[in-house]
Amino acid sequence: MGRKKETVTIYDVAREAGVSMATVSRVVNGNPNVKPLTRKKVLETIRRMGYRPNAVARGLASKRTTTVGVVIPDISYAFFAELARGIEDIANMYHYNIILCNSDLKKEKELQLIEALFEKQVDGLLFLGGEVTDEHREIFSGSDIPVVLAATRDEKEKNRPFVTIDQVQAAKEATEVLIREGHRRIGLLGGPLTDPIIGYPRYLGYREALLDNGFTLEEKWIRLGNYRYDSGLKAAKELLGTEEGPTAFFAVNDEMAAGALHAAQDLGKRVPEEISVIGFDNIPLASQIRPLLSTVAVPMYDIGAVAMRLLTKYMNDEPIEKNQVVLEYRLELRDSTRLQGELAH
Amino acid sequence: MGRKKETVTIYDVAREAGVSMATVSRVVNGNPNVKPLTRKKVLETIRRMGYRPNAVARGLASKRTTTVGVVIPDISYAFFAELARGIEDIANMYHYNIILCNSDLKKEKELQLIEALFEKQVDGLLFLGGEVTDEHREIFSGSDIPVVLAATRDEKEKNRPFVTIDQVQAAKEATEVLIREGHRRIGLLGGPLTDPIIGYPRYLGYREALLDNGFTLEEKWIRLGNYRYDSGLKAAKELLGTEEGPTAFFAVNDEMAAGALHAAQDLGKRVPEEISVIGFDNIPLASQIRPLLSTVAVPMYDIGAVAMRLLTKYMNDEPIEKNQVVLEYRLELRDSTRLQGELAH
DNA sequence: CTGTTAGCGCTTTCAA
DNA sequence: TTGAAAGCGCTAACAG
Repeated sequence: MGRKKETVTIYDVAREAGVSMATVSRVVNGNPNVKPLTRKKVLETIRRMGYRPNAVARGLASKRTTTVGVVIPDISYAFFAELARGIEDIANMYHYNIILCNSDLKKEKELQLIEALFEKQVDGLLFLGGEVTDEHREIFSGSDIPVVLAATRDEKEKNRPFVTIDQVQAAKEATEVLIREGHRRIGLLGGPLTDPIIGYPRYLGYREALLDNGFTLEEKWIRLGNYRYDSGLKAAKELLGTEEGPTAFFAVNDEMAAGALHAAQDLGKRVPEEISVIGFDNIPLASQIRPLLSTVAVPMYDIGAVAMRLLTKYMNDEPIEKNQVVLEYRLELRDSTRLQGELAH
Repeated sequence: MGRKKETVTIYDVAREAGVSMATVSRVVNGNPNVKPLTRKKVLETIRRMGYRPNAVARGLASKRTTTVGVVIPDISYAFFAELARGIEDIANMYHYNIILCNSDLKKEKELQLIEALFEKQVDGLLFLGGEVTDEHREIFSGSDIPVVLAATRDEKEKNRPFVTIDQVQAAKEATEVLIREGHRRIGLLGGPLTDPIIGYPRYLGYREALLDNGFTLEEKWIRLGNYRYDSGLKAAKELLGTEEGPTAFFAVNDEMAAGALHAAQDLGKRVPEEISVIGFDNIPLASQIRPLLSTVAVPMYDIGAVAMRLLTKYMNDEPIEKNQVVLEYRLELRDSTRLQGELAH
């Protein structure tokens, strides 16, 4: 009593069943080269002895662990949680498990995590959001483990596989919705411009929309936040309180957009009659507030799923026709803009 | 070119540094019994050769993988995402990685996942939400791997470690808020009564509140949903449309509560003047809608963190003073009830 | 269809 | 403080 359970190994099963380890290994791995009767016998003693294959030993011998590493900024963000779900579903479908790591977008942590994942001999790595620096590239290229980027891309190493959407174009189109509505004073609720994944490209799209349509970029209508609801709320309140405040907001994500929407309401302005708001991502929150938030619908689940599927191809040496995929987005115009309906991209 | 990168092993390092494998192993593992000069020399050649320890081999030899399995219903639910964050943070702090698996609360999938995790030789397992059946117990007890439950408990096996809150009591108190406001017709937006973790206990709390306060349980004011916003919205609309509809709702989670709140608003009823709503969990959504949602604040992050910490104690054979912990919750009364302020439990 | 035999890369006594 | 050697449990040729 109290002592460790005896672990039964493939060798024990072999002895009991009166066959060799190799044969047991074959039936465990579904190798067809086993006489049905032998298979039956082995299966029976496996069941009887409660044998459970040791995946670590298998991993060492076969050099495949059937687990993939996933480095993600923060699983508690709806956006990434949904992405992770897409990843895990496909991983599961192909019999992989995922080791999930939150990086908080900190470079040092990312590097350390990637290193740890490589030590654990993951068969592949999915790297989400966060800038790919030379140090990342160095680790990536120092090993044969396939790496695919999801919801981001490497601006420098041009052939690194990725799955994402066209952030700039989407941001531009979202801003243009506001322009088409007749707004002339359009505020930006942005993220850090140092964020090459969200903050910067979506800012670029906003900028392009204004300039292409004959507007000038007004610093005073731009506020950079941290993607959270509160930062959108606060920034919008400030802007709305100024003399010549914006009459519409493009927020680079839905949380901040929701904050802006409520800021307007809290100040007694009606949305969308007086103030229009458009967000980005289409997380559940967008359809859980009133008025319903107009937004750019990003296929979050699909980004994760497609990226994972691509990774499986690398891991199994399947032919790869396209290793960089740009998924489509939609403009989902609900009730926080006067323009409404679903606009195909 | 194109051929596999040569993997450098501990043996290569030993040869190059002119020491034995054992010595290299010692410095890699921080064993103090190494002469400083030797350590320096080894470290140097490790760096020079780009040696990366193989955690799989280490795992096989040492029988510790420093990874723990996490079986969770659905990471895309805000509630579980937040819990997962708590888990991962603490895991990371103790140098463990987590293998994250979504079970969708399906028993068969749970069992298969647990089995796979055990095969992968995880050092411990965190099992979240979902009923613990005899089949679960059989797998759990068939191995020495420590298992702790989070956000749930085992009603039958009385000494299985867990970390959760008192669901029944919390639900009761939430319902009593509505009673104290003077409501006599209180609707329940519940989950499946077959869910022993959320649906059933929170229903029990609602029931107790009514009966203890001299009310009768009215079937017609009870609607069972699937925890999602839409199901709360739909159920509340139906109830509000009936002759003698409820004037207040207790929803067993915030998403459904938000749905109810909007249902009331969509029907032109004011919250909380005409209709009160109280939710459960305190996910971010609760403070991202108007009016702000009153709710039971569940320490989601802490449940995950404490459960993981408890698990580390098991994995490291630390003394355990308390292996079943019931965390405190708070009533966070915001603007969807007339009673307001933060009520300590 | 089945068995034999090397490892996989590392930890861990046990001696020295 | 260091080294030698025996595994950890399994896969993968190879031989038959």
